Amino acid sequence: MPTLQDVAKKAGVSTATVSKVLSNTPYVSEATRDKVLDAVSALEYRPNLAARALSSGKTTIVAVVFPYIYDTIFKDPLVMRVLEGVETVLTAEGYNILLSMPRISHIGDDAQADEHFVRLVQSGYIEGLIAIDNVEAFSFASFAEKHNVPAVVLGHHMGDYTVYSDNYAGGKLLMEQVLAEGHRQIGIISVALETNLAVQERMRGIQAVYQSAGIDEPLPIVESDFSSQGGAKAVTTLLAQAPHLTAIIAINDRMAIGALSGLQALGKRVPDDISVVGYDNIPLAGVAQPQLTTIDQKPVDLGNAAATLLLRRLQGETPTNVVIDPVLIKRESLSTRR
Amino acid sequence: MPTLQDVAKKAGVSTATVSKVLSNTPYVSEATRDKVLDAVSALEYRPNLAARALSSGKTTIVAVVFPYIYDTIFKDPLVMRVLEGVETVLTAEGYNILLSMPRISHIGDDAQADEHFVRLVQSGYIEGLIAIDNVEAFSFASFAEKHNVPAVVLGHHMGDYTVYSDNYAGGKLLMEQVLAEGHRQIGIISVALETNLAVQERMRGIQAVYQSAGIDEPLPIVESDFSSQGGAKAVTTLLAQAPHLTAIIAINDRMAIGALSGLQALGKRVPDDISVVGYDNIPLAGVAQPQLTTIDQKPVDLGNAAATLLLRRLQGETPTNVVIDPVLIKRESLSTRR
DNA sequence: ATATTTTCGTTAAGCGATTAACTATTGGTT
DNA sequence: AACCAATAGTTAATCGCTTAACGAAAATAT
Repeated sequence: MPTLQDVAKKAGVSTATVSKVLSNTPYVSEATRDKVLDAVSALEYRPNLAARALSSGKTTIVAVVFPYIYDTIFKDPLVMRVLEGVETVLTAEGYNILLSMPRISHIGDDAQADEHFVRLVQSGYIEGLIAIDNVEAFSFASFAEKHNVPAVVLGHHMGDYTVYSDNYAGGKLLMEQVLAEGHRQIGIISVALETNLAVQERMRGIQAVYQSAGIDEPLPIVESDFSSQGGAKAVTTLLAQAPHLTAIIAINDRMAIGALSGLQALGKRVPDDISVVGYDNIPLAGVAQPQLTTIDQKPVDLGNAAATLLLRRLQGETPTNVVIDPVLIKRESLSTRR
Repeated sequence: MPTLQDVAKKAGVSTATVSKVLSNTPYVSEATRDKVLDAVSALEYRPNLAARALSSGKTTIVAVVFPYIYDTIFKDPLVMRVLEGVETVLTAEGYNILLSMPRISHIGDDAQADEHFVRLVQSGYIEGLIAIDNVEAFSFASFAEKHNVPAVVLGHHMGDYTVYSDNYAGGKLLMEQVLAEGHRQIGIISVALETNLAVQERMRGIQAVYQSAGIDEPLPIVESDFSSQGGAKAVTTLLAQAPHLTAIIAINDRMAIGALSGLQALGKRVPDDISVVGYDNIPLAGVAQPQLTTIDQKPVDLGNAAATLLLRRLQGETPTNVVIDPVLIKRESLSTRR
């Protein structure tokens, strides 16, 4: 492969001049610029990035980090959409994405990354880092910052440079819509709150709107696990507790879809007998029977925003956090209560 | 950040010695080895990968390439599982994954990658390349090879170093099982064959088994598009053509799931009135109503194999192609015909 | 006409590793 | 005692690029 040297020789100038032409430094005459560019394309020269990185400190590599959790990340379509958003922005600016999935060990209270990740951060290879979607993300980001690698956290509110979805607003949106459709007997399928900040926020939003609606009865809530099986189980418990519900809000789509089959098993028709709404707008939500009314977190926008935020940091700015507003996706599973 | 120099100074040896210790070169005494290692951990030294890359040519970066196709890749759970398999093997060996999604322009007959990809390949940054799952993958791989970057193609049969699923065997498996359950009136929902080598193979397998079963009627086949809507439409056409079918083989799960709702709309119960099988074992297949009998391509194994193949090439071996056998996943949607 | 900028290009010193070539020491053979 | 091989460590060149420092020439100002 040709080097800068080769180009310089061919163009009859010094390597410094070639370098200046390629980096658009001023004070190069049209004539020599052309000579150089001709040589570049004649030789099909491309810069050696390792050399450039060593010499300039700019690697054009950004690490995108999600903690390795066997079952979650790779099956989570949301993560992929986020990645899509990140990728678009970064490659448009000439950056490359290095995928990092640190294995986690919990030491004391804080998450600790594996040696591979530590090496990566301290290797000088990565110019910046985007940590996605998990509580651990925060500690990865702050570890990176500690070693002078600018980082952005995507997914929750901790730390300085973050991008996240407004889950509180999403919760409100959901309950507002259910109320607007005339429902007054509403039940919630949720998960244990400690686990998940996002879910806590959603619940706060839901509760806030319910409270201000002036309904006497307390809101029935059943907690189960994240899966669709969890949703199916929960719906049985919930209806045993409050048989006259006309609408169920599930805290995520997987549980909502579980609820759908749970209700079918109980002989209830959705949405004729009872309405169901979810949260996340996973692909499955659009093809479920009936199609699920839900909240879309705008994952691609989240990814875009995170990448943009990082790029601005890399250019020396100090941008502020970004909050992305979720939107309601109206489909069949929520019907009007006469 | 500390450099080799710093470590050498602290340990009271030359940089060459430090380098030897870190690369496990023989002829270093226990005593100095210990001194060096002590200095390394005292300073928390990690090698600068850019410098190492420049000097040794080894970057520990492998590019994983899938063509950028807005709608396909990021929504394809299979791709993610494959990536999972690739990631596990690669990071276990200390390699990093660089995600590349070249934009494609078709010039003449062959796919051409964008400048970003070309630069990447010629940048010296990547030691090897795994191209995934699309017809274009082949040309990316051969482009890389042309520039001395060892490449592996994952997903079809073209070229020298490839890993792929035996779709012919998968097709056979499916038809064999349907026949074994006693079905004789069988219909196929497929897609236009030109598009997709994998689908062609599946169809060949299906046909081969059907032919040798000695059934007189020709196999009714309807072609539609890949989506679940496509499946729903196809099932109507198919039943209009051949009303007495007892089983339908859809060429992928999305279409199978479309077929499921199409059949429901036609008032047919699955699997009591008619059986349905799919192909791919997407996550949705496990939660569909009824749960779908299908073929699993073992995407994680595919990823593992591709990564392993590449690593062996990087070690100078010349491994042969790998074929992964698909497996049948028996679930509810296929029932026995008495 | 002289002094001062501005423009254009070169020289050469790094960046932080790896590694071939070399020297020095030790130990084993005969 | 002389010779050779194996062991232990050093020196210095090299990878391909960037960039500070410098100098010459051209343009502008005084």
